[in-house]
Amino acid sequence: MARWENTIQTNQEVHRLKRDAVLREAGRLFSRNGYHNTSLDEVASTLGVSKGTLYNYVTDKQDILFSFHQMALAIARRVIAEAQEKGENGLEKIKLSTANYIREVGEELGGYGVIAEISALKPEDRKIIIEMRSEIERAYGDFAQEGAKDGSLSAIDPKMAIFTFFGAVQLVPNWFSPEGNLSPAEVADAITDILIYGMATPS
Amino acid sequence: MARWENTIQTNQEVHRLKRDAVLREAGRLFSRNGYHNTSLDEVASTLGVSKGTLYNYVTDKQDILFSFHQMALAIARRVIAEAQEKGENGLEKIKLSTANYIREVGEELGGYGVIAEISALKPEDRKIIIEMRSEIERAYGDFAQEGAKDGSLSAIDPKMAIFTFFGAVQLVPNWFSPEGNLSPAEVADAITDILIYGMATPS
Amino acid sequence: MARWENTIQTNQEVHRLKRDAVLREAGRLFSRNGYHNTSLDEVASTLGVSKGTLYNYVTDKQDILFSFHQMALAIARRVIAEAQEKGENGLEKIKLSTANYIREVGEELGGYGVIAEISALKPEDRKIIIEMRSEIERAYGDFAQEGAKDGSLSAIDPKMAIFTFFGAVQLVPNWFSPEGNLSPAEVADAITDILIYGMATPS
Amino acid sequence: MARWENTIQTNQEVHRLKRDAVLREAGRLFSRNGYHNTSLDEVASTLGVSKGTLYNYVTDKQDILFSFHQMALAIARRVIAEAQEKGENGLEKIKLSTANYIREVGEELGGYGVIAEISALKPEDRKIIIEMRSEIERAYGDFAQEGAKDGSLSAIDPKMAIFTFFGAVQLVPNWFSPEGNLSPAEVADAITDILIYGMATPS
DNA sequence: AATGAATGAGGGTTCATTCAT
DNA sequence: TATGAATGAACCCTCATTCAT
Repeated sequence: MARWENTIQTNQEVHRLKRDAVLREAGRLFSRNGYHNTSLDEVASTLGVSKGTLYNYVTDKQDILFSFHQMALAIARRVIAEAQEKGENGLEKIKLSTANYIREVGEELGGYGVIAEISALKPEDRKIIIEMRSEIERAYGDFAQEGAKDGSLSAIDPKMAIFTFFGAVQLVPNWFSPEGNLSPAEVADAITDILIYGMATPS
Repeated sequence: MARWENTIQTNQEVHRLKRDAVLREAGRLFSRNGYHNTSLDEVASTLGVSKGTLYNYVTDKQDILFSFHQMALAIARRVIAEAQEKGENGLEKIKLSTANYIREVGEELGGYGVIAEISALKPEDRKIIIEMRSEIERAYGDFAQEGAKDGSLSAIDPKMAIFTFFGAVQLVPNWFSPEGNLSPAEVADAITDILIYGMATPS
Repeated sequence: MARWENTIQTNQEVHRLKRDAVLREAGRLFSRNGYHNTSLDEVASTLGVSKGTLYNYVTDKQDILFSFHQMALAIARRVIAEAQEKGENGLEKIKLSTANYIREVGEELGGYGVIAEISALKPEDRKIIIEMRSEIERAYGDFAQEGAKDGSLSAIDPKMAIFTFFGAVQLVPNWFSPEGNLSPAEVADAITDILIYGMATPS
Repeated sequence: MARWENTIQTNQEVHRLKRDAVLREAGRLFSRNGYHNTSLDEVASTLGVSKGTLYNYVTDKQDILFSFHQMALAIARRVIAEAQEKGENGLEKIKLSTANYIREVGEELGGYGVIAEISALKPEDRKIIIEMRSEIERAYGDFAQEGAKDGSLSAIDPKMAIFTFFGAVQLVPNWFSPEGNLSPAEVADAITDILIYGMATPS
């Protein structure tokens, strides 16, 4: 019996649930072993399903990757909007968005490694992702400038601010693997703390 | 005429020089396009050399990757030893080793993306790399503890210290591409600054 | 509602009517895009029917092709028999059978391309088709000989007569596509004219 | 030993010769069994060569098909130009070009079936082929009109003239298989005769 | 009868690696 | 040492066919 049989319930949205199961499992393997070191054979057999079945729920191998990028960027947009609303100054906005992004990606995508590969995407998809990233980078750069003006942030290169936002997530999977003992929320707090306040003691 | 013909001179170490040329070119391509999206065909033709020739200087495709990991870890060991010697407290040691590591990797390896792939390594090689990493992680953790004691660093999880050291490098290639305008030294300073002092203004 | 629901009435021959609908639609697609470039998915969705349903009316994909060959050969047999009866000499018999064959295939099978693929048939089916063809070829060869004797036809190789009969149809779909403006009857006349009287002006 | 080893001679053009060998063998199989019923496995093993080797000489499976179409159209262009020069009236021009086309395709391409499949081509390639065909169709149509004017041809639809030229070839492979006993030259003569003078005796 | 999810064989393609010259 | 043709394993993807509901 295929592994997803346990979890599904009843009706017409079964298809979506199964697609999610495929994505989840693929994402887990991609995160652990890398996109290129994971064959769809492996994904299928882990799910207890035939390889051809995957294609009922997924267009492509790259489609899986693309989905994760889209999900991650959707999260990014949402946390930025929230930060824009609730953050009282530049510092708070960066803090909120960074922490929430890391936490939510960890919780919803089940890992960070999935979105590491960008050169594996189809050119068209890559273009979409890059455009979405640019949009977010701009928003984040604005936070940085705002913080510089209102005095809450030291005058940092906006480019640097960007690396913080996206980059921080890219590094996580190598050090906080699923086998690690920190929850996404804890990871988010720890990273955000360092990025905001640094490692040095306040002088 | 192969690209290396121009630069080499005479003797027996020619072999080593040619191997270096192969590594350098491969590393450049791996950094730009990713390990799996770079074929040895590409490396060979960029060097103006036949594909078979590569195998006179390299045992494997993975051997190339492994070499870079070894080089990066050699750098790490060296900068840590230096920091141990010259750094006056925990803060300084971490600062020195981090900045130097990032700078030297940028200068000597020509990029940071090369060492991103770890799951592509052969199991035996991966074991070696992981062991070397552990050794360095321990040293770095010691710096963190030392800083906590001597008051120069806020009490951070040693695990967090580690992420700083290795992780920071993993994220760089995505944001400071070869087309970027920052030198390795500038990148090193910027990143180190954020990691040490954070983005927030000192209160 | 499936497309065939509109037209059928009540009784037990519903099954045959539905099978015909499947054949007709498949034939149309095979003619337009080729047998191998037409998936049963496509046939099913064009009919507004589930893919599995097709198998209630058809044993195989090849079964569809086979049916068309059978239908075409049934037509051939009939027009030959008619020509045998009504034609007054060899010339007339060839003329009648050729024109009628082309016209009826065009009208009843809805296109000529369907019967292009013969190597896609199962060996057993192919054997049947080839045998039926031989039978018809023989009859057609007889017409040719008869015409040579009665003076109505120039002495042509019977093999050549055969190519006329079957071959002429094979070439049609490429030049008289469904989008073309010639009716099957017009096509039949034009081709028959050329084959019988040639392109040259009578000297 | 791979089958082509027998035939090649010496130097740098070996590559071209081997590519030709691949094309020839593939063409033979495509002609006999159809493009879609021939796997590259089959081509390779018939040549006594590994499947991967084929890709040293051919870009694609479709590349093979495309090559044949290009060769056939090059022949068409050449015979039309020759007919334009040497033919004394419309009749002669059509006669010459038709006969030569059929003969040369038979001799140089080794069969006619190769150029049957057009829907298997990549869209870009198909566009090229269709454009080349149009050019030739126009030239052929001109011959027909010229013949109508100078009185050598009966007034036929130019479209009909076109079907003669290309269509005649499409039908050949099914009736004059390699196992047949007619040479390309004989096939060309026979077909041309019928198309020009028809089957009927001159009245 | 109708459905459509699941299957799995089959085929095209890539590419690291080998080896005879 | 250098070459590059040949290899073959590995992988993605398609699609006719089956079957439980």
